[in-house]
Amino acid sequence: MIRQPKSKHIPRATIQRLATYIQVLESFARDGVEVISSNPLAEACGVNGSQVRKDLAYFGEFGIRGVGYQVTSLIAAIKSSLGVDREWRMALIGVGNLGKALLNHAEFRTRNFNIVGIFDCDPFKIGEIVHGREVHCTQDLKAIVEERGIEIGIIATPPERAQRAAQHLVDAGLTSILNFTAARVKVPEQVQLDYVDFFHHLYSLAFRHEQART
Amino acid sequence: MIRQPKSKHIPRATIQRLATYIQVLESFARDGVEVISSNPLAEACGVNGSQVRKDLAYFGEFGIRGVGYQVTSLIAAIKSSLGVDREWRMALIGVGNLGKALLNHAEFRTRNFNIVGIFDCDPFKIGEIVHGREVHCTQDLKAIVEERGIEIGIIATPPERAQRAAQHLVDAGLTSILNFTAARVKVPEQVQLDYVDFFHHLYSLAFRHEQART
DNA sequence: TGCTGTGAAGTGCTTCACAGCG
DNA sequence: CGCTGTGAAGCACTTCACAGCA
Repeated sequence: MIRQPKSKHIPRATIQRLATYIQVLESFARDGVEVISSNPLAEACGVNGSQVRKDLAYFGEFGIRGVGYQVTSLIAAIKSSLGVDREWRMALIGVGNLGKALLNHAEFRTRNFNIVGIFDCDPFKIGEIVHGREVHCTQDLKAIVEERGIEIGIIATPPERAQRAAQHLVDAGLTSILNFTAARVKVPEQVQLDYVDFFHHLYSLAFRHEQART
Repeated sequence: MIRQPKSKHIPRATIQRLATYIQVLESFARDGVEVISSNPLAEACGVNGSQVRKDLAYFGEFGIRGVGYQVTSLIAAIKSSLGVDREWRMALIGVGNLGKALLNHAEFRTRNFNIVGIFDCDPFKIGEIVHGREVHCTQDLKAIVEERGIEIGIIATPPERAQRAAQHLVDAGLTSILNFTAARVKVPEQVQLDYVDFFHHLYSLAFRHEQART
């Protein structure tokens, strides 16, 4: 079930915060909290109370005036709003250190984002079994994407091969790509592309560290 | 050498883009490009030309009117502006799958962000040698941070131990922390804290994927 | 009464447009 | 003449403040 947004444009920042709200709400739920109002939730997420209410208002009215939000139903409402209340199948390109670490990462499974196809262009790796999954040749990507209902592609190759991997993913018909390499890649406009780039964060931390001295 | 910003406040977004400019400029430099003007650089980074010029203007005047920017000297200027033209030493807490993958990650070294101390609270891991470095007890953090000139802490524990790890890092006097777990942690206000959170990106991709269908 | 949902106000980043210099 | 550097305008997100409902 996908809940339709009430209004047209939703800020990218709102979507990111909704992901945070889920994390924090789940931790409240584990602690036995049943109802929470916007201010303590905002506090725990490091944002403003109105921000929380406005973010939620993009998708509907989930609260009870004078009371707050029911934790478990709010989690469900946000997940449904984002479309993460179902399985998402992903393909991984690049079975090196990084790729293997991602395959090892248990949380993908718990959050219902499953890597169901793994690919490499190194002939020595093809056919190898990594974490119970066979490494396929990148040439077979399109066929396997269609066969297994894959919707998201992950790039975990060395940086210099990232562009080629992106092209393979696009050619296989994927429109959502998460790039774990630092290399910027070009894709058609309609393809959604995100970067997980440690160095953005490290550079930013380094800068703020220096700035704090003065 | 740390270049002082011309003006007081610099947007967080600017810092993130500067990191991208470095990546892209380095790739231009590898391709033998010696001079580049703001528009093609912006194009390659997926932003507006004025944005590039304004971002750079926070730190000084690096270009030549009518010509553009010299690639190598611009790289040096940005690195110096951010304070990443020197070594940064980091401590890693949590030597599980994720922590080991980070230790394996060669790019930390090439970018001069070095993990020089690794810690875990599991007595079975303490003393073990991982990638040539001995795993220390978390209790020894403060002493080793001081001894080795560590300035940045990395959290790579299981999520439920992230808060405790953060507390150890703060107690050891660190003011810059990068959290690779999804768990939100509380730290004093003056501590700089960033999250590397895949699920933000995956949730965002999933949402945009659904949205694109309609 | 207390907290949500929301128009209005505020703030800050982005883009424009062009003066100024090489 | 071309491209940088930059004030001014535009736009988008955030915060305020309060009406409205449980």
